[in-house]
Amino acid sequence: MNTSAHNLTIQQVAEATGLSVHTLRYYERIGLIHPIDRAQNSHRRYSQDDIGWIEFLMKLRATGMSIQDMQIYAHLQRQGDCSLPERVAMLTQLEAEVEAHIRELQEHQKLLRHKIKYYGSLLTAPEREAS
Amino acid sequence: MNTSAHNLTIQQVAEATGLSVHTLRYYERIGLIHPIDRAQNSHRRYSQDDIGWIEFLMKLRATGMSIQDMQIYAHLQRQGDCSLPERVAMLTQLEAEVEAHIRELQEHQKLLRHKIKYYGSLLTAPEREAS
DNA sequence: TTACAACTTCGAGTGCACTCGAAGTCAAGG
DNA sequence: CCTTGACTTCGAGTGCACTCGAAGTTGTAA
Repeated sequence: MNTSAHNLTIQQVAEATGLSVHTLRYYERIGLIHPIDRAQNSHRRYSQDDIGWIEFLMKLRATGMSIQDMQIYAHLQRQGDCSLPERVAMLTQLEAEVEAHIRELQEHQKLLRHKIKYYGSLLTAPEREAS
Repeated sequence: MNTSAHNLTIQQVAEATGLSVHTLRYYERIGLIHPIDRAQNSHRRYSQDDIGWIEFLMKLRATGMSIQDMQIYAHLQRQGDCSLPERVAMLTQLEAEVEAHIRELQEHQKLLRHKIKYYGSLLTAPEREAS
């Protein structure tokens, strides 16, 4: 089973993922993405596996992981199975940070809702102001 | 009732809020904070109300609001009650974004937990690898 | 009186994560 | 043959949100 057919141009990957072609080349340059296979004309050809990896990277970014930590993670990934413990450690750490971040956002959301409600009440029954 | 006693130096506010003195002056410079009252020696003296406002600003930042939007909000606040509708609109918009962000984080958290569990299982019962 | 710390303004510098522009190659279409 | 357009590399530029350093003033303590 060949899960790595090389069929997509950088343009197509940009459209599929929402990253710009600039960002795709940038990610490769800094080692977030392994050197992508090339067609005879030296153009990049992305496999489905490549897309999967890029989408995973985007999720890491969206959780707030820094580019630097993603570089470390990508490097570990390339080491193969022997790096599993470190990767699990990184993901576990990240998961905890995401959990904390969610809780913080929920707190702030409460305040926003409270303020919206209060300000709203001032609008319908006017003439006063405080916090 | 005077809720605006002027008693805190910039240093004390920095310690109380966790912002740096640089950032406090920066926020004032760009209009996020109104011009703080001064002691005779021209040193800033922050009131409890000022602290309250700064803490609110920090919460807006933590939800992801940009400095630019915070400038707009601060400006509206200074207009007084007549700006309430706009402020409610901004807060409502922000609340929706926070809601969406929380959901996104929860999705990514699910994936992280899944990966951690799967990689963990590889560690105890070794020799295989996939997604 | 002299040292020191904390404050002041101002403009410049930093780090991050892109984002872009220049200059060149190459293949297909008219 | 010539144009068009998608690709290539490389280094430089951008925008955001701080962050810092220099140079000066002031108030207290030894």
